Amino acid sequence: MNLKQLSELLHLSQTTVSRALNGYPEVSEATRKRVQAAAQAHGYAPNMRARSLATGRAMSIGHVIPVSSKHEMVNPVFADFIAGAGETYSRNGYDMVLSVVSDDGEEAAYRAFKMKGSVDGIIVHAPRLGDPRIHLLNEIGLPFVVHGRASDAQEPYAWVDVNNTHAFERATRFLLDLGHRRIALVNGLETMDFAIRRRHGFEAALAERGLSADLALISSDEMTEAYGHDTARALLARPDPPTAFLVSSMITAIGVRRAIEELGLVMGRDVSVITHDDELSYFRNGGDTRLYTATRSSVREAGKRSAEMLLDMIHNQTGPQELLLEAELTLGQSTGPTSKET
Amino acid sequence: MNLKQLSELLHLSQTTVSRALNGYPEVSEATRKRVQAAAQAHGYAPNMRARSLATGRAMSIGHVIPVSSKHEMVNPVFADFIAGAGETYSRNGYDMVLSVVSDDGEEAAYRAFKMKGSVDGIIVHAPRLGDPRIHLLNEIGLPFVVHGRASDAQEPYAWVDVNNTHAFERATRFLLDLGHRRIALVNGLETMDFAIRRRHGFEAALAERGLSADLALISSDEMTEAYGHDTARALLARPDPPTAFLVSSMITAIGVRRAIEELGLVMGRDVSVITHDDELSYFRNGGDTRLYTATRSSVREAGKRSAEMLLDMIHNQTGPQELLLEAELTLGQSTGPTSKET
DNA sequence: ATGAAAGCGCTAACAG
DNA sequence: CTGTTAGCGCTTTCAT
Repeated sequence: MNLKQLSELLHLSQTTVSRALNGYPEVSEATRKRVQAAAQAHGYAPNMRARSLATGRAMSIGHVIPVSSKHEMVNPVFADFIAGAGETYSRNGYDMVLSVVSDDGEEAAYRAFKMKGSVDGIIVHAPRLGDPRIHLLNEIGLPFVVHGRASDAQEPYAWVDVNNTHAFERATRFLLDLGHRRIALVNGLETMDFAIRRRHGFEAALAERGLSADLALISSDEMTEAYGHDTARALLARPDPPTAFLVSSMITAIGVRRAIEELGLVMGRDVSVITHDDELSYFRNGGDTRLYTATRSSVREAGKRSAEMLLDMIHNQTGPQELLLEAELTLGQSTGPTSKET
Repeated sequence: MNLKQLSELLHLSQTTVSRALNGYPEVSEATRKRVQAAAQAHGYAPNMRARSLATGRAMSIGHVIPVSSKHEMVNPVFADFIAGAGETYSRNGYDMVLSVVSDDGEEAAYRAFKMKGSVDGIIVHAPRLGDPRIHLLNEIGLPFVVHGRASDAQEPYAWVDVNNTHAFERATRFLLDLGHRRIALVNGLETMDFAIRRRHGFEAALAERGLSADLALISSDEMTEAYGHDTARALLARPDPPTAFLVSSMITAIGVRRAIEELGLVMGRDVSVITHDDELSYFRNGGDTRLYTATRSSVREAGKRSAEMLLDMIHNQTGPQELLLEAELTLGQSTGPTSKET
């Protein structure tokens, strides 16, 4: 059923039917009711392709997902973000278009989005330091929101980010309060913006107490499980091993934990592990192991807010906005009730 | 830059330019070269909306992601599937459209896809027993491929599935070979088709040895971590606790493992855990703990094959096809090199 | 308050 | 080989 058929059925012009359905004021309430009823009855819905062509609005938002062999971008974090954003899109009648491309095809993917006219805006994921994409998108002229930040960007851009600095500062402070003095930071690749911020937070908390970070205890790499395992093994073999690990990713923390187990050490007694990106209490243990979570719900919230910001930019032609969200943390004893620190 | 402008620039008709770009044979190689060069130079790409409207092909595939408060459909498995499918789409010039909807909005989402004309086909996720969606989609008349099966479906439909029965049969056999006799099956909700198949595989392996499943050791629920933890705690508190757990989900297995730790038991000595949906050796331990993985790469492969099948159906008007993939398993000692059993 | 007609950018008969 | 002419289904002036 299309507009023409519907209008013939009603003995009205396409124009009137269109206006009635789209809430234009100049149509009489009587006909509007009649039209709406008929549309409902016949299951009519406007063809989005045609509407897009006529209006110039694509009614969809693009996400580019780079997926390489080494770098596992398609991770749980991303899934949560998508869930948050997706709901916002649905509610506003937008579609979400995913473009999964290999590393090198990323720029082409953004350009394609523009040229093909298939999206009204774009969400940029996992910004790096000096990320070329923000310049690219400004040049392309498609509204976009970055999930995260590129600290050294030369031009203004819209972003939504979780306060990584603060989150890691608090986590470190928490470990210090427990008496830990040798804390290892198992960080993500420091080409990623968030990793740098996390390190800053870590260092800031130490500095606060007059301590300085032991470089030997700081590592940074692609956040795989093997990386966590090997790093922890190496650190625990030192004459002065760390008594606590602050780990940037859930997956990596699993590796750290495996290493600890392999050495016959007891989590929470011999060594503590705190991780980010984790709501599922993956690391809850017996004893006094502490847990720390910057929750998946935070990521989902970020997705929602990013989507809202982008739609706002598109609808109101507003300039770049910025939004810093505080991570929802949980710090405390795992055996007892956990304390929400917000 | 659009077709008209480009054609005027070249002093050719839109038709010729279109034909040249789309590889129609009736255009001379000379003009084709000229056109392609110009298109390249001016960064011309056809507007997909217009093309879709003209051809009737949307050049995109829809995925409906139901996301409820209780049921965490947006899981790692899904992310891997998307990665596999997405690459296939990209390579064929298709877009992937995600529709994130709340539980009850699922049917409406499928109908909307059809009516809005925004997709050429649909991938159906997480089929349940007696899933109403396969009938719905047949009625709607949009090509679709189901990832998984709905065993009791009354009508033919296309599907791609991993051989869950066989996978769990092998895993169970493996545990039996190790001498285990009291094996717990911590299964997913048995409204889900795959969960039923897994149980069948489990039971078949037991039957093979003249054993029958102890109903007290079989559980089935939403695959959360808490479910795994609570179930394991309860089972291990029995006078005759299981010596091994076969767990349907990575997340749930984390809970099982936590329970084991809480009781001061040693993984691999006192009790073994084997899980599905896991490639990251989450459960690799010291000692002789066994590990079993139906890998994430299998899921990704399923995504790829589903996409290929769907595109084939769309292009060649072929009827429903069926494809059963064997899961890539890894069974063995975790300390030594793991043996790939394929 | 309603309708006629033009046009969004492209493809696809149908001519030559 | 190339061009002319209709649409695809919808929105949007411009009339009435």
